[in-house]
Amino acid sequence: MEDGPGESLRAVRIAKWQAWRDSGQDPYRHTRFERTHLARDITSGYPGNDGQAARVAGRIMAIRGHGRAAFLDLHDPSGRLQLHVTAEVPEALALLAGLDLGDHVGASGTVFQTRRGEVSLAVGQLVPLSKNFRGLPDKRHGLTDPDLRYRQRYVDLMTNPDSVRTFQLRSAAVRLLREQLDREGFMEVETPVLVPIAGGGMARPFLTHHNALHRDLYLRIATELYLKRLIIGGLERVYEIGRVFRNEGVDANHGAEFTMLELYWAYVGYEEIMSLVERLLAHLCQTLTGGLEIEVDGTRLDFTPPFPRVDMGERFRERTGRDLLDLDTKARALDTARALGVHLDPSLTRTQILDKLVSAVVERDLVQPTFLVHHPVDLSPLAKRRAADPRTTERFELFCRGSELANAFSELNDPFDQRQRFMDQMRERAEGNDELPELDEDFLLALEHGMPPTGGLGIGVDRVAMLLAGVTSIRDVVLFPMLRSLDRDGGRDTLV
RNA sequence: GGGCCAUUAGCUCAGCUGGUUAGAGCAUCCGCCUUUUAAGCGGAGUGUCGAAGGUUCGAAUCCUUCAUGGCCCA
Repeated sequence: MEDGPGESLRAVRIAKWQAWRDSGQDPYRHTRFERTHLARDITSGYPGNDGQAARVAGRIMAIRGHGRAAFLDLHDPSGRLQLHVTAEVPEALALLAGLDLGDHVGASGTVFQTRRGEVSLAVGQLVPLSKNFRGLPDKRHGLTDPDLRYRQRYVDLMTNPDSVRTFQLRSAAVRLLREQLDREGFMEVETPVLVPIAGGGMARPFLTHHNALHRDLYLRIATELYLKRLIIGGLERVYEIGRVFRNEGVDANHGAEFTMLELYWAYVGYEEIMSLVERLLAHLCQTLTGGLEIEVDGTRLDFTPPFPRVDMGERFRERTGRDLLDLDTKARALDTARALGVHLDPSLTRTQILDKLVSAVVERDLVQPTFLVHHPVDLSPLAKRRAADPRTTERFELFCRGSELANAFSELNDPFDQRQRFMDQMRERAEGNDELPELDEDFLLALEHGMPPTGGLGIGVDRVAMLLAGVTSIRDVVLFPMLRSLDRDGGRDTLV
């Protein structure tokens, strides 16, 4: 370790550690500490447990010295417990000299209440279990610098209870999703992360290489095409909660890797999937926040089913006076973009332009949870056409705060139509849309074995967690978000 | 990709239109204190003012470039 700011604190604490070791109290020799109570057990058990023995363990977060005695705040996952060390236990008092904020200790003693009424533990034995050589951030403000919170998430977690709560909430949300899907008869599966073709969505993939097989592989951008193969195989209700990877820019709503729930359900269409989405989100919301309304950044969001439905074509016409389905050439699409004042790169393909138009004109204004339905077939290469208008699809996306939460459709199961759609994509790929996958012949082979009518769904788990936690950056619901390197010659995007 | 803002002690932050030796609280160190709890009392400032250039008699402060982060736009 080079010299630098903080080195003196570190040196002092190393010396204290050395002193402990010299007196036979090396914290690192312990392999276990038997804990009989969590902090909350003791405080909530009072006065019934007055005078009883207890063993607790945790991190020291405050020390209030009183000459030949001291009060310590010990934090464990349940909360805070005050320890009282006095001269009546000289061994414990002696250890105090080397004790610093952030150290782990185990303590045994008896429960009592102080004059000021705080339920505490009168320490009979104090056992150092680890040393913090780096200190803690400000005890009142914690760590607030976003960069530091992400780079040193462990410090954020040990000092900011809100941060812990957010990640507990995320964990609970994922657990509830699993429980509910299991109840509804779904089977959880795992499909490949390393894939020869990154299909099932529109995104540039990450490329990697398999040395033994001498071939390049992609990281998946979606689980869709593998899950449909399982439907074909007869697993009629499957889902996967897994990480997908998209090689594009990162901002408050996008990470390079994110968690997606995808599910496929044989013999139902997008209407049933829509009500499933309503059930799932309402259940999460009710269970985790105690109601169906969430406040995010000053806006009240109402998750009471049914969510409103907005027809994409109709809304586009209302907003622009033009028919989305008439934009059947790139020239017309560009012309419309110009007329609406939407700035975009003229080298984009027609469907990319349509996508940007819809995003700017329709999606951005959907604040309350809203189903946007009936996307053009050109934007939905894996969705089934509507009988009423074959240029549109049985598809919906759920939007909230202008951001996509879910995407679902009646899955295209006609292998010949699917082949045609893939061929159209190949043509567009040749025109420069590098977000489109190669033609997936292996998937078409599977489809030709027969896929029943099926409803499919993808939900962005990170974004759901953001809403439930009431935060506005995806980095606040990802434990270790990707950051730029701090290297001096920086600018390279690397993991820290 | 464009715009705006931020970066000062381990943490949270002040530091005015350039002017002596850069400050506060917490943390840290030394001394005192046996029921405190933002414990208290007395003492100590621990710093490459994000980095590199530039302007100036003089730069944390002004200019340029870069880095990292945040917000907005694309």
